[in-house]
Amino acid sequence: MMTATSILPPPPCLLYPSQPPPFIVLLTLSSSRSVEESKMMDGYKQKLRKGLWSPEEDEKLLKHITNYGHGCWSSVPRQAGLQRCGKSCRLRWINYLRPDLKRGTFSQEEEKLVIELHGVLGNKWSQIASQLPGRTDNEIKNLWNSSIKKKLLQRGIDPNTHKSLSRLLETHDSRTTMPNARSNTGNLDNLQLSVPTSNLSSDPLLWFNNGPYPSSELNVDSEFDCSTLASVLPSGGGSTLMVKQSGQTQVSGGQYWEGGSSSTSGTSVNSCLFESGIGLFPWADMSPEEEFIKWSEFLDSVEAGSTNAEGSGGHAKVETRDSGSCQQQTQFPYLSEDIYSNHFQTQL
DNA sequence: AAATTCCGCAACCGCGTGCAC
DNA sequence: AGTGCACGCGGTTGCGGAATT
Repeated sequence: MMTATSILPPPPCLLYPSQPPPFIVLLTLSSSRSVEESKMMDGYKQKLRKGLWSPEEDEKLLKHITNYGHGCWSSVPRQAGLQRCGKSCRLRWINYLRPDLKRGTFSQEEEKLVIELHGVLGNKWSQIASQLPGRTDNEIKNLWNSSIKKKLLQRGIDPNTHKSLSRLLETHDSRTTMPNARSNTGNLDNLQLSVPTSNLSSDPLLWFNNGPYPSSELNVDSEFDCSTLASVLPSGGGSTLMVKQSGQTQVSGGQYWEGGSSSTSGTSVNSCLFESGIGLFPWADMSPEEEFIKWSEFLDSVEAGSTNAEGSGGHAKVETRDSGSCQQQTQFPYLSEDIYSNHFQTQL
């Protein structure tokens, strides 16, 4: 006789605690029911279990559905001899007992797909799950809330909109002007600094999050417009920031960021400027460089396959100039939600 | 080693939708 | 058209192990 536990992967210890908590709910039926109706129920008062499922319950449910299918979920618990509500049985089947479930940790590819699909579909977990065989909406939702969300935030990406946050600075003063997340136009005209630029470190790397950074200085997100960066850079002393945007070199010397040309869709010109090149944003256990390589492989492939030159993005690169020489450190396509949005809209 | 905090995950809850009557 | 029921979905909760203090 096949049991639930014999055909399933070893369950997390969470699932079957040594002392399953038999949280019993006393369901009192409405007094307006007729006696006949009441008799049709299994007793006038029915005890319904809640909480974690025991192996025995799993086995009963699995056996019942294997033999008869689930049919009407509300009748499943009675037919299967379970003291659960139909809803609970349905959930248990969908999220755990279904034989086609993959389980286990999500692969990089799966995570990537979830992010991309979320960018298109939003919190439509069931629709996202339908694109990932063997994964449930609950599983994906949990992954999103516990892991992916944080990773995106670390990278300065708003997990809700998939656009750059670029909220500028937090100061000690709660009166600080806090612009909302920048729209995806790269326009930071309305941003204002409430800290005198003279207070800023001459090292712009210290301004960005994932500290340690001087708390009195800027705490901004990874995506940050070059022009704004230039405008707030302390002048004089040591290196000078050179902003090269849309092919226009302005200054030379010091550190030098270059933004590739933007798409007509308004994708942020300077996305990723501070991601890969500087490497402040770790992704799981993988180094930013490693992660970026994988991430960019997908974007590259999409970009290459795109027949639409507009919106296909460009490249951003981080270079350092040292004593007149110009060394390119990194070159990478900037992250564009437009790319994968377009891609998946055509796929779906 | 004990206490506390953090975090992942399974399960519950409430709401919206579709359908039958 | 109104009502009730079943189902499915997304948000939230709470448990328990892991990590930290």
